[in-house]
Amino acid sequence: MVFSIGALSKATGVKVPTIRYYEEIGLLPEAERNAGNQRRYGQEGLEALGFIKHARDLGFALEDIKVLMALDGELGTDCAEANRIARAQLDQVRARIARLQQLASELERIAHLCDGGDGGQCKVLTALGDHSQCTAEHAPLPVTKSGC
Amino acid sequence: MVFSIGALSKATGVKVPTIRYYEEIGLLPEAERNAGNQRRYGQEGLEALGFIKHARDLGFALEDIKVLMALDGELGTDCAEANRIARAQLDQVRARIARLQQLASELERIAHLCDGGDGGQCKVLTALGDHSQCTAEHAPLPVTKSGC
DNA sequence: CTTGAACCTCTAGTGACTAGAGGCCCTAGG
DNA sequence: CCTAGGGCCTCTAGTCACTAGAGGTTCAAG
Repeated sequence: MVFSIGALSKATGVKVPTIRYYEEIGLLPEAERNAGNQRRYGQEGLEALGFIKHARDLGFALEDIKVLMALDGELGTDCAEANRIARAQLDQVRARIARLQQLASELERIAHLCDGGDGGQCKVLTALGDHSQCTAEHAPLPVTKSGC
Repeated sequence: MVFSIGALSKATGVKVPTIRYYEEIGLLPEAERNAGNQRRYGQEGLEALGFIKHARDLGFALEDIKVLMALDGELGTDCAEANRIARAQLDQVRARIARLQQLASELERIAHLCDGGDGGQCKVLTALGDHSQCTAEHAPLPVTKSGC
C-alpha cells in the first residue's frame, strides 16, 4: 500500500497540515517523495501516525510521544520507561479531574444564585468578582504540556 | 490607596507582565501614569483585576470575561446574560470532566498491562499504538478557548 | 548621591495546530 | 493529447494566554 498525504489523512483521521507539522518537528521521519515532490507513505508511515493519533487522543504531549516512539524503536523496548510515562499521564489526568470537579461545584453554586434574583444587583456578577464568597479554594488549573 | 503595578500584582496574585498584557488587549482600561510614565492604579483597578483573576481561576476565557465586565458596567446589570455565560462555562467543565474520566480509565487499563509483563514486547507500547484494544471510545478533547 | 530594585517598551517564543496565498502536479474525461 | 479541477507544495502569519529576555529609565532607601 502506498499512500498520498491525503489518503493517509483519511486513513488515520489526522488532518493534512497536521501531518506536515509532525514531520516538521521531527515526530515523523521525512517522508519519501515521488517524481513530482509529493509525499508518499507506506505501511510503517500509517502505523507511526496511528500511534501518534491514539496517544494524542489519550492526552499525551507530543514530547512524550516522541520519547515513547524512540522507546518502541529500541531493541527490547524499554517497558519500564513507557510505563512510567503512562502513569505520569494518568496522574495528570486525575489531578485535572479533581480540579475541574471543584470548579464545577463552584460554578453550580454561582449559577443557582440567579434563580432567586432580586431586582438590583446581579448576584452572579458579584459572586464572580468575589472569591471570599466561594465555598472552597480553587487555584488556577496547572498549565500542562499535554493536549488540553 | 494608590498602587504601582508591582503592588497590584502582589495584591491580586496576577503577574506583572500579565497585567500589562490585559491592558494591551483592552481587558483593563489604560492605566494612568505618574510623572515618570509608570502605571498607577486605584481601588477600581484593584477590583477589576480581582474580578478577572477570579473568573480566570474559574476557567472563563478572556473573551467571556470581557463580556461579563461590560455587563457589569451596564445600568441594571444584565443578569440573564451573565447567567447564560456562567451556565455555558459549567457545561463545558462538565463535558471535560466526563472526557477526562474516560481517559483515566483507559490509561489505568494500559498502565496495569505492565504488572504482568512478559519478556518480549512491551504491552504498554502496543496498547498505546492500537486503539482497537481500547474498551471505550475516546475522541480528542474538544479544544476550548477557556483556560486549560 | 548612590545603588539596586522596580519599572518601561519591544520583540520573540511557547504548544499544537489552523488558515491563507500563490503556485505546481496528477489524474480522469473528452 | 489536452484540459479542468482537485490535490499537493512551501511559506507566512494567526490562534490563546501568557512568559522570557534585551536594553533602557525611574524610584526609593540608605
